[in-house]
Parts: sequence; C-alpha cells; structure tokens
Amino acid sequence: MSLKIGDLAKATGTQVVTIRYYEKEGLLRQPERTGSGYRLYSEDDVERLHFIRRCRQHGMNLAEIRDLLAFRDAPTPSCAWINELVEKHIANVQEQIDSLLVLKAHLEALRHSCSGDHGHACGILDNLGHGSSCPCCDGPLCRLEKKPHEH
Amino acid sequence: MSLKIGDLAKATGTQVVTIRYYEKEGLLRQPERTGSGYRLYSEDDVERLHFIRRCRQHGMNLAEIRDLLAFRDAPTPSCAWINELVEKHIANVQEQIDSLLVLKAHLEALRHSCSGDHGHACGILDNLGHGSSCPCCDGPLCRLEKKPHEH
DNA sequence: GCTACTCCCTATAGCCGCTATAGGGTCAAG
DNA sequence: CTTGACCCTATAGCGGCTATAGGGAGTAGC
Repeated sequence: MSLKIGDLAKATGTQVVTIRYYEKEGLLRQPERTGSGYRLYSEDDVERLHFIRRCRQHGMNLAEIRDLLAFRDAPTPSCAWINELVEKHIANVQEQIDSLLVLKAHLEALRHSCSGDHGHACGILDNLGHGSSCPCCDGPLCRLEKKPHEH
Repeated sequence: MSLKIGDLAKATGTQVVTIRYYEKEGLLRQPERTGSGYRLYSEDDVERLHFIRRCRQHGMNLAEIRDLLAFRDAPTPSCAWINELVEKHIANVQEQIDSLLVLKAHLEALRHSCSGDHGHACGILDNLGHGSSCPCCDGPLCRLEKKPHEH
C-alpha cells in the first residue's frame, strides 16, 4: 500500500511543498516513483516524517534532526549526546520564556500610558522614545544581542 | 556635532550594517553625506534609532515600526490604534509563553527516558518516534500550524 | 473523444531581519 | 608613506518554509 505525496501530507499534517523540501535537505530519502514520476511513500516514510515533525515541535532545527535520524538509521553504542541535546533545548526554551516574561511586563506597563486621543503627546510613543533603553535594566539595549549582557 | 555611522552604531548598540539596512528599508531617512560619501547623523537620528531598537525589543516588525514612525513624524488626532497594536503584542507574547511552557514540560518528560547507553533502544528516540503526536492533546500535530487547532 | 477538475511535477524567487563577503575608497597617526 | 581603522557599494546567504509559473497525469462525467 503506497501513498502519494498528498496522502503522506494528510497523514502527517505537513504541507506537500514541505515534504519535497525535506527530501531536498536530505531528511527524507528519495522515494520510489511511478512511471510518470509521482513520488510513492510507505508506512515507514509516514513514521519518519512524524518523527521529523515531532522534533520540529520540540524546537530542533533540521541539522539536529538529521543527526537524530542518522542515529536512528545506524545506532551507535552510546546515545548520551541525545540527552545533552534535549538538555540544551530545555535550557534554551527556559531562556526564551524568561525573556518573554520580561517583555510582557514591559508591554503591559506601556499599555495604559496612552488614553487613545491626544495626538502627538501619545504616552506610548513617548515611552518608546525615551524610556530606559534596556527592558531588564537601565543599561544599553541587550535583548537584541545574541547573548543578553549581564548586569 | 554630527556622527559617522560607527558613532551612531555605538550610541545605540546597533550594527553598522543594520543601520544601512534600516535606511534601505525606509526606517531611517537618507542622511547627509561628507564630500567623500560618508553618512553624517544628528542627535535626532540617535533618538530615532533608539526608538526603532526599542520597538524591535518589544517584538514589533519593521512594518509596524514604520507605521509608528510615520505617526511620530506626522501625528493625527487619534492614536487608539497604537493601543491596539500594543494589546496585540501582549496577546502574542502570552501565546508564545504558553506554547513554550507546554514544550518545556514535554522536553522534561523526554529528558529522563534515555539512560545514555543502550543504543537503538534509546528511550528518547522511541518517544520522538511513537509518542502522542500533539503536545497539547492526543490529536494530530498542531504546534506547527499557524493557529493551533482546537480540541 | 472532450472537458473539467484535482492532483502531481520541476524550477525559481520571495519572506524576514539581518549577517557575511568581496572589492574597494578615506583619513589620521606614527 | 605605510599601517590600520574606518567607510562605501553590491550581492549572496541564513532557516524553514511559502508562493508562483508553467506544465503533465489521472479520473469522472458528457
């Protein structure tokens, strides 16, 4: 029972173009083809694509997923690095959460600083123009840097 | 007292290339030039760029910032839409936080499912391959969709 | 056989917000 | 007069898709 690309797409909640993109990027192997060039997939491919999508949900990038797939295809004795990968992602996610919480607090402070109808004296614009420049301190901007500066 | 692009960069914590990019995108106006073509900026430009960076910190995209700048340059009587913009961003940030919290819980569940040394039976890979496919329910994938599906 | 429709194919360009690279000009200090 | 830090333009690349153009394949109803 083989599936066409649209069937695979439906089975995994993935867009057809995305499947072709994964193939080009080497995450999905070159599938069989019908005489007229249509791609044909098996249940294995469904599983593989599910795996990929689940990894993407977990915030992994395609390179990391490629590594996981390679391991899945040819397991080596130790997989401690997989634990490390997961740890790294947890830390990463926590950082994003912290950063977003600070941001939210700042946006909420901003929210009520404009009454909606006094033109150029809009409090939001004023705050955006003259507020402290770093949302986590009084120092220069940091949120846009690769790593937040420490203070 | 006019500044060269590097001075403006330092004063605002922005990369030189990013400043030129903002100019190309119409966020910063075309600056004066020296005889030899160097860009020359004023204190107004420092403030304007600070404004832009602060908006970026708040997660606004360049189009939104362009709108805010246009309003700053030529205020109209009502600025209620600015409040709406901020509200929208708060909602957006909250959504991201919620989503990341779910993600983190899933990653933490994953973390201890591999002891690090049993090859192809690695629990993490197993979970990624056969776990429930949606981190917010037992349904099909949703985190990767534009809007989470409801169930 | 013809038409209409849905699906499939390839190739290429665009999205965002930068970042990097190539290849050169300017200017002040030693 | 060379060194080095700065400046200029133009173009391509990043990730992870998404969109568009221009066509072929397969099925159903007439």
